[in-house]
Amino acid sequence: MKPDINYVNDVLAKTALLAAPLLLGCELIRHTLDGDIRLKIVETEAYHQDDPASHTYRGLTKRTAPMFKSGGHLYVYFTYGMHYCLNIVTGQKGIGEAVLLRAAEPLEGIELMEHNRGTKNLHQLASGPGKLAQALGIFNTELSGRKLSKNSLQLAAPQLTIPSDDIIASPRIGIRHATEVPWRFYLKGNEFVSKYQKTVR
DNA sequence: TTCCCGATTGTA
DNA sequence: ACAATCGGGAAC
Repeated sequence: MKPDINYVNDVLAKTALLAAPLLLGCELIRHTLDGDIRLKIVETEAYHQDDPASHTYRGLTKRTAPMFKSGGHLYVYFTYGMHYCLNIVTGQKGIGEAVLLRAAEPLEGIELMEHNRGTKNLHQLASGPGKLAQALGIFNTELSGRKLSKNSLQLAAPQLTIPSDDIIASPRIGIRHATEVPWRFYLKGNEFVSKYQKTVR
């Protein structure tokens, strides 16, 4: 059964905490000159402005301004001196929250993603936030602050409804604060979910 | 203007 | 277990 056509808009209007599990199963589509890239989101994390682990915890800055935009905008940040991470902003304008896309299952444009990633290992193409952005060909913060669109990145509703039993909530990865709250969501048993990282110093 | 460190990844 | 690598942002 095909989900409602307004699924995506409805999800993006919600708070990050509510939207994060609902983005699982949604498809990311990027049109490039060499063809389309399409992936299914399998792992997400929610960040909001009263959250010590969030970039917006200490208020609006030039970098995090996109997170304060309305749902449907993009937030891309650069981290560890070498990786880009892609977020989808949710909720209303003025509230700094977003959903980090942590992992996705390659569906289309595999060769393009292999080229972007420099590996042919299917399970390594987008099984982590840095990898996911790289697979999509995101090598700078150009998309940060832009809206989802055909020219940037598109988001489509799940092909099939995701049973709520298939969604697992767990602590977020790689953060130092608020390590206990289960705001990471992933599809149970999915092979393209990121490998759990070791403890943070 | 300095300095610490991160919503990570790949390699040893 | 650890290096790579650099910009954001708090502190000085």
